[in-house]
Amino acid sequence: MDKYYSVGEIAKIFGIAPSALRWYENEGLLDPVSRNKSGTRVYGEKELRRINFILTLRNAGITVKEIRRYIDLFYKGVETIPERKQILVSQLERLKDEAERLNAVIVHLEEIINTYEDTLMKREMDSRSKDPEYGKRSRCSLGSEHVEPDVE
Amino acid sequence: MDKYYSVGEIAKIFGIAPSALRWYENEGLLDPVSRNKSGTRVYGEKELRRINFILTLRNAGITVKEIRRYIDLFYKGVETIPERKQILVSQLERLKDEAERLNAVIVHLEEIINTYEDTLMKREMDSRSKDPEYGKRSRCSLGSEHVEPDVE
DNA sequence: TTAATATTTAAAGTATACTTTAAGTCAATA
DNA sequence: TATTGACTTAAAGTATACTTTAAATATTAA
Repeated sequence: MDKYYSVGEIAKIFGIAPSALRWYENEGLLDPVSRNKSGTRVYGEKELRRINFILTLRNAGITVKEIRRYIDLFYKGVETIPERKQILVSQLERLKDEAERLNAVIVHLEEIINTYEDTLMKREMDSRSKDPEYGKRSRCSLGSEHVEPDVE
Repeated sequence: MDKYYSVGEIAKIFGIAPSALRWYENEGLLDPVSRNKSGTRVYGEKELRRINFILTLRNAGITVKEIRRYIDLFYKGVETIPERKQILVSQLERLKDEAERLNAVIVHLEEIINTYEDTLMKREMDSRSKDPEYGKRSRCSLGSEHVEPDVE
């Protein structure tokens, strides 16, 4: 009924390295994976789901340490559901903060890039200037190039 | 006219460690800072602006290595403006990608958290059940708890 | 039989951006 | 004078999440 997979197959399915899968197991994110008679790991549907869940949390920026904590809580039973949920909620808040910060940084960087656009345009116009050294001189010092008004 | 600062003062102004400032200098992000007769560093307005610029780029996720590259280009003159701009534009693209990814992750995490909400609600209702062991049993295995439809 | 391929382990290595440590100098204060 | 606090240096340490290495075993194909 169930399909079984080697680490190489699992690695391909999820696009990660076999060594990462062994490492997750070592770190207690995966229960010890059963072996065939020659000692190589055999992954089943249960492992597929678990790995998928691990990668979902990793993708959400949750650390391996916190995932281990989550899994330890899981094995303690349903009374740990609120704490497990809290791990996810905390990370959600961090992600939202980070998303806001990112958006502000994007706007800021766009502004800086626009001043570059201005400088390039000026050069374009200045290239018709009669001074042969014009445009070879630095027009401003690095750092004042994009002065922040809130330095102090 | 100009004000001068010690590394401790600069560190406080920008909210970073003095050691970080020395390290930036070591890494070539800051030109060698001038010293007073007893050998301690003296920072002026030029350094303030440069440090501010460095921290702006760091905040935008640009690596120290790339900032050094940027600064090296700056000293090569105005003909490096397009390449300097490209460094910023590339990072902007990366940031936009990351922002999109973040938003998707946020939605995903919210979904997962909502299934928790459901579980907690169910427990609330089930607590009136007559089975005294009810609610102490695990209701699902970790990993299938939040199954992803796109496992394979 | 030989060779290639995949697996196993434990341990060491990698990258980044700093921080910490240790040992010493200097100027001002008690 | 002695102590305090801030500074100096080079070098080593830290955290995270893996990856790489080395040496060995097992399976499969030629």
